[in-house]
Amino acid sequence: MRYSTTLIPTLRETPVEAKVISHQLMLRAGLVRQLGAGIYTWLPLGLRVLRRVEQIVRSEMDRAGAQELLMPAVQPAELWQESGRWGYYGKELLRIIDRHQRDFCFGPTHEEVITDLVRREVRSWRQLPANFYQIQTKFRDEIRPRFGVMRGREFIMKDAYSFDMDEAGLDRSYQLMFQAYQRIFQRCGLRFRAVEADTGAIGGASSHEFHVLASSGEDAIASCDSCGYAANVEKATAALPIAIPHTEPMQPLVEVETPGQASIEAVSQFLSLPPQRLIKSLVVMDEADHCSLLLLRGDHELNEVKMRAVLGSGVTLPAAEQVEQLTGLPVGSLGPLHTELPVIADLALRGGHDMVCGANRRGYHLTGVNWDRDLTVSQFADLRAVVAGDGCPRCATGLLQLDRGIEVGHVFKLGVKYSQALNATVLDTDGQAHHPIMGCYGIGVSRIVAAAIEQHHDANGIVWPLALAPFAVVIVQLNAKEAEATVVAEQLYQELQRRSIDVLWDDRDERAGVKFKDAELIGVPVQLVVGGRSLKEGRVELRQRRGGEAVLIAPDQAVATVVQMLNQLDTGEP
RNA sequence: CGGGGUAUAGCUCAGCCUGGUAGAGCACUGGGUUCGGGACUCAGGGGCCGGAGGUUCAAAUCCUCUUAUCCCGACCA
Repeated sequence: MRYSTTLIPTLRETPVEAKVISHQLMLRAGLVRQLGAGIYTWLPLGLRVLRRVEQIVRSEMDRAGAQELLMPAVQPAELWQESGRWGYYGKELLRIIDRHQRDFCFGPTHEEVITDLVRREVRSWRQLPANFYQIQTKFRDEIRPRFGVMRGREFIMKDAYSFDMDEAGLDRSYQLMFQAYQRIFQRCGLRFRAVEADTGAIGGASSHEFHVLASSGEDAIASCDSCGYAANVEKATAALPIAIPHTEPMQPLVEVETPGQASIEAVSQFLSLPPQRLIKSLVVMDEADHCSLLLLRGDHELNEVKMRAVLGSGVTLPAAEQVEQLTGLPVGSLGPLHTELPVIADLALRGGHDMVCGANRRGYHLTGVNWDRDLTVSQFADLRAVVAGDGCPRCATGLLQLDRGIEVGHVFKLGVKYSQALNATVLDTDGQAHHPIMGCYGIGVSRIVAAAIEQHHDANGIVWPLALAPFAVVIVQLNAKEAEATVVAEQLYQELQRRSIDVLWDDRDERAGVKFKDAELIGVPVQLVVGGRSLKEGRVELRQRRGGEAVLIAPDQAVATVVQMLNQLDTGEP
């Protein structure tokens, strides 16, 4: 492709709205432009990258035996009413009304549509297992789109749905997808980790997320430094510390004055006690405004996903002022003694003794709080967020570390939720009707583009892995008006194209500096510099975007050397 | 949805407080010089200051409403 006839609107300056590096570079390199909040146009260069990701995904899905199809983006409300999600899904579902006043939605996901298809078309166990996938535009009306295409409202996703006769079949389908995903992210040149994930509102069976490791990631993931355990922090648990029996006699329960000391930190300093000795008391509330009191060790934070797993999905943390209205006490003075609220304590508190908590009296705390003698609770539960250094829940030796990740894939055992709701049945060998057991498997195709940039960039711009690069080679012709350079550049251009190598020929009438800067910005892995002093010596320059020395070679050797270099890049050899 | 910003040329922004009819840099067009790391110079084009209403002799500037967008938080099969 010739640069002069391609729209690659690179920007010298960084648009203010872009906060993360991938968003900045996608705008600067002319990959995308924003049309509205969370809605983007893919420009020629960006689209080429997107297509690369799609092709990798497609080839691995096909290899795993999945069948590609394409479902409608717009879906009738009836299907969603049938599954119960029309009411459940909330405002994230973009609803549309047609000219006949009929309700539709723009599909955020396609469980209903695929299940409807299967219920109509699949009759016999002989047709299973089956796995259908599509690569398609989705729309989720996110509360807050951000970070460019990383969290857009309209985005491109590969979604796949497997159907099996029994659990064992689902396990096989799930494993196949799990392996396909590993191959996909490897081929994309991404550093990633598969982690156990919260199953959310759907509940039940197992689920894994695939995260690209990046400091800007929106998710935190915990992993063991010793065994293979890795989980989203929403789900991650920690080993309980080994309880050290305390031999000293219990302190007496004393009410002490703590004027104006409202936070854990303040009370800890005021009483000269480590935060671990304090009990953090949190009021939570369900939809019916019923309150409970949650207890955590002072140095621990509440994991709201775990909280909802214990108390129900509608439970929230009211604001401090609201708590004060409800209880008549400032949040800093709440405590589990002499309260009428049900009290649930985090597991990590169980080993504590001589603890400190709010006295349920403004400006006072209780010290010397001990289990059984002073305090009983209705339930112990895992409520806290793990922190780096916690013991691994799986192995005896490992410690958990925390990393940031960008979720690019999710595999999920659905079970019969949708086949049951939509009454899809398949006959088994005995002629009995069964609801097929489903799995669903998503990959954020457009998000992968952003995630790849988060991992592969430097001060000068994007450094594409070859597998995702919009072009494998860019010919940087230094002077567009230099006849000899044009002849050589054109020969190289045609020869590379003949070998099916994607090449961008920068034939623009621009200064050398501009062309170098743009070549770096757009991140094409291999640069061929044609013109100037090296051409006078009968040479062209070959260099790699990721760094290293430029090599001077004769033009008639150049293509062969490029091919060699690309092969090395392909295998990841230095 | 709650809180906080922003909206002026294609982009990044100044001007607003203290009203007097719009600017810079980059980009764009033409000329000249330059030509291997985002050139220099001369001359130009381009904005009904997001929209509506109000105050005023006069509004980019003050007031009200509205729309869009960004950030923080809650949300996320």
